[in-house]
Amino acid sequence: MTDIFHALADESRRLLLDRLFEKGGQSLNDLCEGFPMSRQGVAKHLGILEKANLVSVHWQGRSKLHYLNPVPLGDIVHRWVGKFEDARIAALTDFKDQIEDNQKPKQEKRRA
Amino acid sequence: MTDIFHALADESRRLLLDRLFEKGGQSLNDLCEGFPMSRQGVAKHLGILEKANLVSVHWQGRSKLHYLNPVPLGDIVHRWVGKFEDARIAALTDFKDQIEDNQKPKQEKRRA
DNA sequence: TTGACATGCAACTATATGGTTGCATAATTG
DNA sequence: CAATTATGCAACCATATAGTTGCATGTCAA
Repeated sequence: MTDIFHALADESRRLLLDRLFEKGGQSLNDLCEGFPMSRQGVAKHLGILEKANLVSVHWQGRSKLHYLNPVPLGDIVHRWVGKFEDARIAALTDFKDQIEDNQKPKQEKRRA
Repeated sequence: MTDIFHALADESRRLLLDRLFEKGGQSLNDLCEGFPMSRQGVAKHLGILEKANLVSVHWQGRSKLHYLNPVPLGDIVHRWVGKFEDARIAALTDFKDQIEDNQKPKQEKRRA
């Protein structure tokens, strides 16, 4: 459940997800095509995506076909985005409070 | 833009976001309260969250108040979730194709 | 001004991670 | 069966990262 964020943290893995989004059912070799990395590197990333349940596989003879599984993304939406949609409103309230408290940014020179 | 994923990849940072979600305008020391980490550790994480634009700050005297900024989360939603909402449908189509192609999982013994 | 408080900067360490290479194993083809 | 193809496993390396400690700097209160 928590590996989803970890799995999405790597650009190569996001690219792999892009590829599987474009076309499902690709084998490891398919996904290696034009990918600037060794086959083993791609395999590792796919393994991480599998563990995160973002990719499901389907064996066909000696070929392992990969499919995008969008369900965990939905979990992120519901756990985080919904929360942060609420937070957006809360943040507006915060800023409103600040303004009402006369919290003009007058002492920010420290950052300069 | 790409640091958002990286920022969200760490559990400590997600907890900090949770805290700021619960209550905005907390200082570094506030956030250190009961956090199993040194003050510098928390400060580092907050810096990463700031760079990812997930946390905005507001100086008040010698205190740096932290606020959750939910906007970048919206970017994720629109870039990824929308895409994967579509993919959910595409995946269903894929599986449907498999079934229609008689792709019953008959050669999966390899994993055993 | 002096001291206490809140944060920032920098160096350092241990471990995690992305990537590699080499070899092993299983399935298709001839 | 032999050769080829597709993937898996394991060791290895370089770097990134999370965390630490120590000290410096800026701000408030007396």
